[in-house]
Amino acid sequence: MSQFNLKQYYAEQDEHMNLPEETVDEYLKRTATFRRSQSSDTYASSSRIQYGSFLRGENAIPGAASAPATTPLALHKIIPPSEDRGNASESLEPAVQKGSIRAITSDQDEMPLAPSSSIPKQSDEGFKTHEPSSQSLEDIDSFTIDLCDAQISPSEAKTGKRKPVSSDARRTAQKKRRIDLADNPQVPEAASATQQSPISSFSTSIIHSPKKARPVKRNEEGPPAPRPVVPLSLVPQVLQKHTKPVKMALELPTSPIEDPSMVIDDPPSQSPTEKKRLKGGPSKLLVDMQKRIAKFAGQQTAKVIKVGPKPAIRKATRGKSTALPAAKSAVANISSFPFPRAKSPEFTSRQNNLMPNAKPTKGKKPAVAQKPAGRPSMTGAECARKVLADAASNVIKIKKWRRLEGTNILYVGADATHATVHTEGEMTTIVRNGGNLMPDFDPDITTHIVAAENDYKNVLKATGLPRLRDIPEKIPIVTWDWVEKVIEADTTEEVSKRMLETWVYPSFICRKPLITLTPMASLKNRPEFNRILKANSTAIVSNMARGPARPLIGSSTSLPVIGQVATAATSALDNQLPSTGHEPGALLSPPTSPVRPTEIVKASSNTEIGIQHEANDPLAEFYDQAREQKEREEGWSSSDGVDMMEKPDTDENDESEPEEVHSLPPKKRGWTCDAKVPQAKIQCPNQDIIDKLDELRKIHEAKVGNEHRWRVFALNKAIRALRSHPRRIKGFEDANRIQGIGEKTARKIAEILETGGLRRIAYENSEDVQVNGLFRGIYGVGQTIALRWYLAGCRTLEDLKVGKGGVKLSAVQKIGLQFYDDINDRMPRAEAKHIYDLIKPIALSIDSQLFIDIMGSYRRGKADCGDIDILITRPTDDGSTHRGVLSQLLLELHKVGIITEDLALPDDPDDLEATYRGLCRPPGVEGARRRRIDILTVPWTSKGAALLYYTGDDIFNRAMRLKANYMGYSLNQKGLFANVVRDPHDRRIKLNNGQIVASETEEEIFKILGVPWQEPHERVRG
DNA sequence: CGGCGGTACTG
DNA sequence: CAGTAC
DNA sequence: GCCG
Repeated sequence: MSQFNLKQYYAEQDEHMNLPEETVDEYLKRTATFRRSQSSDTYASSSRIQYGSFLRGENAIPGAASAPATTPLALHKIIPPSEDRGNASESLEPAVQKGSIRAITSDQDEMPLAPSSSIPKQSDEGFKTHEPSSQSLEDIDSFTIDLCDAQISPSEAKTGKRKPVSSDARRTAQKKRRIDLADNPQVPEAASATQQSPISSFSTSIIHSPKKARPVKRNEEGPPAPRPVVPLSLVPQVLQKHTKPVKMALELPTSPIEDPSMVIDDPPSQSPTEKKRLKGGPSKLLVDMQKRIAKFAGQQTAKVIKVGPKPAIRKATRGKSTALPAAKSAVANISSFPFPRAKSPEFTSRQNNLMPNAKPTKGKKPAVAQKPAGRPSMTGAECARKVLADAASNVIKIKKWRRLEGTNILYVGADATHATVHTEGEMTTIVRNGGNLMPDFDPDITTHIVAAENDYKNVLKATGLPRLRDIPEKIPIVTWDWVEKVIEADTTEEVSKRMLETWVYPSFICRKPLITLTPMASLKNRPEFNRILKANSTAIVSNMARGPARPLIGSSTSLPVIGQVATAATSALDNQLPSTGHEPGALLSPPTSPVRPTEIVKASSNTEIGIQHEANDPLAEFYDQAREQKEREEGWSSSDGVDMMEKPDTDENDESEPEEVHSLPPKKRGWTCDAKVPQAKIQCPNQDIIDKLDELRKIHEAKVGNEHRWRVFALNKAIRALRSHPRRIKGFEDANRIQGIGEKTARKIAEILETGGLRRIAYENSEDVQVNGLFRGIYGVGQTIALRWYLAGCRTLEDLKVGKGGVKLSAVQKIGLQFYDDINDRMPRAEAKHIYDLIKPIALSIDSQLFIDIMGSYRRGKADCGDIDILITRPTDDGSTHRGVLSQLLLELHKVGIITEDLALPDDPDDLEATYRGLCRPPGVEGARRRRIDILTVPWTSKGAALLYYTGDDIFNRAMRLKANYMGYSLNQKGLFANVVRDPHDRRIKLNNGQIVASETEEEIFKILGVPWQEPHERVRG
């Protein structure tokens, strides 16, 4: 692919970016010293949760100083916090790091805010030079455009209106807006509002910080008495951190939000009605409930039957916009899932000798053949054929000493679709040394795969397999270094030895230890190999004994595996058809779907050692894809922080790597490092890159608009990929090779590598980003609202409270603001249990037949829970249902003070299926914090599906759904359905809901899907 | 070039 | 219908 | 912004 040239890249950018006056050369010089010496922790990323602590002034906002210290824009805003920092680290260290929003307002006059002046100006200039054809221009512009839109009219920025517009039209619209802006450079609201912003508001909000301490007492009836403001620094640090709520009685009020002197609880500043609503409490609920009950009273009978029609109607009216995409994507996945290890008979039958008869027929493997035909240049396979043909026709001369004789090498070039000269060169080298090139992958014949380090992407492309794991372990995947070592050897002994040392040059570190165990059959009959093998085997074995066995590939699923082997599980898959007796696949799987259950069985059983993993975990097939999908979501659900899993720490000792193997992170990938928040960071060799990308991600995250949304999506994916990349990325090519990292991101990575930073991050004013993140921490506030408030001049939570700039909060947002920290923090498991134990008897007292259970992360056994999910249903065998129970329960819970605020009431509380969201706390515990609680009811018939669904985890759910889809079912929180008929024109559209097959119990669903039963705590895949 | 999950509640 | 949460 |  294209070489990366930083200077050129900058030059391009300069045309469009209104960068500080500095030439590229100057910039490069300036950043030259920057390099990697810039420790990554300076740029530690901040999650949204941390804004809370930022508010508290507890810790610096990591990432606040996203700009390199040299960037004029951001830097001079940063003022080291002084006395108000409750942190133990009183030293002034990284002033930049400690920078905070607070400082921003102090300097407003000379530091115009992004939207008010600098950006509009920039975009104005951008417009003059704007050419739609310039990709990079578009990138840069998009940073500013949305902001401009929003400034002019936030409502105009609504994405929905733009969506249908063609991109050309959109550009025109953008231009127009920019013209408007240029003509009329008004940003009145924001500017003036900003000016009004008193400096003090920042410091106040920092000084009083939630969670630092709590009101001495919260009186439920009537407003609490005002409390004195206590500077944060006076609050003992100990109390600030791991204080359990129950023990908090004596803590001081510090939260500006919870501080009674603040607006929300402050009687004078709020209208009585408003206040009443905020206080929540039974009266309001009662009114609401009664209203709703009344509203639905007459419809209940009709409602019961609504099951199918409701969604259908929605879909019909909404058209494609909502409901559809998911279904389609599932379908797409099915049809594009390459059939594992499909064979081309031609290759299977061929012997593993040279094949100078060249030009095998076009019989590509299905997966490869599926790719769009008619590529201009040579594919890897074609290139291989050409080289083979050249060898056959003596264009390439084969050396006398064929050091690679006996090997069948699948060479994977950097680009599977366009073989480069380089590729051809190396292929030629292989052939010249007597190696046999495999144009196509055949698991039975191929002895080696040569691929660049971690070039996951192309290896999968070349093999046509869905996952690395599908490549039999007996086939080592090595880097080119291996080939070189072998062909450089100058004795037969040496050749043989090096030939076996494939583990020294692994392309994928995770496969390494297993590789040499089963030397390629084709080599076994060469005596020298046997000799050496014997000599080596002890070493290998002992080596392996010292090191923990690694999971095969990517999938980090080494959780306790539940019985059953492939055959059993998959036969279940074959035989346990729904009780309806239909064969769902026949009806449902798209005609294009190459995957049938039986084929899966065959596929996995014809590998010798491999797949063992899968054998034990029938869902293994689906995890990777499920994970993929999850990544997509991360773009939306703003970083929930690391969902640390308390999982079996499988690797106790790691000191065992042989030294030749490049110094690699001894850990297996992923989770181990995620588990411990404090020390985790430094593990990843590319952490600095990740941090930078993460900053960029946050910038995008803070902006409104679809483009940003998808960039966030992509960046998330890239970051994830990077995180599990075991080695240091060396450059553009290196990066671009990784699945999920494309041209653009690779360029950015290259820039980071070369300069230590990203100009874009430095350039973007981060204030809006910071504030945006802060605001989005409020329950009920998303990007749009956050931006709107920002543009109204709000910068702190306190600004919001006083309604600065005329902002108005919805009832839910007020609650979200009031309990900012409570809602954002997780609770200890014990607290969830405590609350649940209070609720359960109350529910049972309403109806002793109720089934009630707690789901979510609690049910999975996590040590801390973000919220409490309670499921309620009731068996119907006695002719009665749980109808009405929810209303009653809620009233009751309000009455006893467990539920304190409502966030969302069910549409129809007496529907058998209803959802309630609110806040709760253990009553009578002083200083107890509010916790998020969701209570949902489902019809008895959906119990299993609901449990399954709401227990998760995400990845596990997706895997289940995926498998269900493969089998022709459809699984959702309501049940497992068969015979779903889809619109032939648009398979996303379900024409009916199918027949419910199972859902009363989880076991049932597991069974039908052929998944061995797993306890909730075993369903942790993330 | 089109896709990127699907749904319910709020205002 | 847009915005948000799960 | 990446992928098929």
